[in-house]
Parts: sequence; C-alpha cells; structure tokens
Amino acid sequence: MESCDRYAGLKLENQLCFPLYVCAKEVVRRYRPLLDELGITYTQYIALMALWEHRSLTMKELGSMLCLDSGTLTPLMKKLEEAGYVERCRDRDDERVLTVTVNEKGMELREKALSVPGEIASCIPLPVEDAITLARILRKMMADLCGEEQ
Amino acid sequence: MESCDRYAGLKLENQLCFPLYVCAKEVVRRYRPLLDELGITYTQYIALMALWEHRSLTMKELGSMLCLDSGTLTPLMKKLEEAGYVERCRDRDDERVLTVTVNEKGMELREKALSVPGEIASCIPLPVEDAITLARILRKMMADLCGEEQ
DNA sequence: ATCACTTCTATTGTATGCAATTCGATTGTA
DNA sequence: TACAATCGAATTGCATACAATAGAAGTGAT
Repeated sequence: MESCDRYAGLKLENQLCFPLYVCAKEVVRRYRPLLDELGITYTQYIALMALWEHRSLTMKELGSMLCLDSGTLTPLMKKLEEAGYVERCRDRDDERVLTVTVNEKGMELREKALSVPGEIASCIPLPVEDAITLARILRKMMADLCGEEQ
Repeated sequence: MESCDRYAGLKLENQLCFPLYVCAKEVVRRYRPLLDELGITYTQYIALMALWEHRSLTMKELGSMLCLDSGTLTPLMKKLEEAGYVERCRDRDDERVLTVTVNEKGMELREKALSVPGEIASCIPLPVEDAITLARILRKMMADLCGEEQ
C-alpha cells in the first residue's frame, strides 16, 4: 500500500501544505472580481470585516486577529485611510498605540459587501458536509498555529 | 442556534476562506527556517519537487502543476538558474516553448531536502485522522478550483 | 529620577502572486 | 502562401507578506 520510494515525502502529490497553499490562493482569486466592484482587495476586506464588527481596533489587535504583521498592516491601513473608509489616530494615553476606526463611509461599504459571502459560496464547489469538516479542522489548526506565540 | 444577525455572513469567525488563508500562510512560514538552510524559498521548493520527480518540464507544464502563472514562474526559474540548480532552454521544434531541467547540483539538493517533510509534520500539530480528512477535502477542492479552466 | 528593557508601530529589503499586455513563434484556413 | 488567430513566455504594474531593523514611547527596578 505504502510507497517504498525513498523520495515519497518529497512528491507534490503527497504534500498536505501544497493543496492548502493552492486552495487558499485560488479562493482569494475568486474574491477578486467581487471585491473589485467594491474597490477593495481581499486583505482590506478581512481587515474591514474585523472593523465592521468592532468599530475600533488598535494595530496590535488587528494584527493579532488577522495574523498579519506591521509590515503588511501599516501600508494597508494607510490605503484604507486614503480611500476614506477609516481614521487612524494615536492614543492619548499611550502614543505608541495607533487606533483604527471605521467611519460612516466605511460602514456604508458593509452594505455593499452583504452579497459577497453568498456569491463566494456559490462559486466554490464544496459539499456542505465537507465545508463543515474543513471549517472545524482549519479553525483548530489556525488556533494552534497562531495562538502559540502569544 | 443560527445567528439572525443580518451581517453574520460578514463576520470573520463565520468565514471559511479566512482560516484557509491564515493556515496556508502560517504553514509556509514554518517551512522558511528549514528551507533557508537549503537556500531556497517555498515556491522554489514546490517547483523543485515537481522537477525532482520529472527531471524536465516546460514552463506551461510547471505552471499547470503548481497553479502559478508566467508572471510568477518566469522570475522564479531565472533565480533557480542563477543559483545553478536548473537549466532553461528553448525547444528546437517550437521556439515558444521553454523547457526547464534540473541538473546535478539541483538533484543533490534533493538529498538535503529529505528531512524537510518530517520536520514540518512534527511542528504542525494535527491529529493523523484530521490530516487525512484535510488532505482528502483539499485535494478534491484543488482539482475543482484549478481543473475547470483547462 | 535614571537607565536598561520592553512595547508598539513604521521602514526597508526581498520574494511572491496575478491581471493585463506584449511579443515572437506557430497554426489553421482560404 | 498570405494572414488572422492562437499560443507560450516574458514584462509591467500593483498589492501583498514577512524578516529584520529602527525608533519613539512607556515601564520597572534601584
């Protein structure tokens, strides 16, 4: 049953990470045309999801929730600010801390985004049962991979 | 049981793509220190896996196997050539086609990479059963997402 | 209060990724 | 055989990602 090939572990077809890597890229690619209509990218979309729910978050909180470091997050938030969706301002009590807040225009974008989850679901062919299993495993995995460093 | 929140579909915690995206990034990040020792990146690693197995592949074949387009693949292969692991040459019969071939030095790298899969497995906390289920679902999903365009 | 230490964000440098376009080579067809 | 259409890579432009570093702002122990 098992391959006795010395190099079996180095075959693409035996990798777990490779399909993970490909699926993630491909799914994000499916978002692109939908988010183009809103004028945002996928990374901006997930950042906005966090902000839509919490209204106001520090860079550190955002980084922790999205698993992104400041090298990615800083320019990302500057762009959302330029686009007029958020405001960035330093904390009075602690000048190191930068708090990002969604404004009215940012909250309006949420309405336009309402149809996105459904459209994505319909163009990703995955049986409901598999989707549930996948979500369970990935969420646990994400917690293990991201939680340990905090 | 179900949330009646109008915006439930736009919550991070209800996304399937988000943990997929995060897990893919985090797992690739786990590869980095291991591949640093070999002097290659993750994308170069998967390209080499394909080449280690097939010795010689055209850019089109590589792009199809790895789900990467020429904008990513062309500079990637040039770097592997500069590093001395592969040779790139145009097809005699069809000058449009560029064939990439691993050379001796490239094949030697395979030996050094033998320990990588095991080391990755040991630092990704996932029960065997979940790993098997995850692999099954992701492989099917990858086929659906990447196959339809060909 | 001082100074080493920690924290939080920003910056720099490198490597992807992909859409859109270009360009030379090949093919199919009248 | 012209020639439009197609094909396979390469190029361009933009947006991530992250490691490493910097730098300004707090903290804590003495």
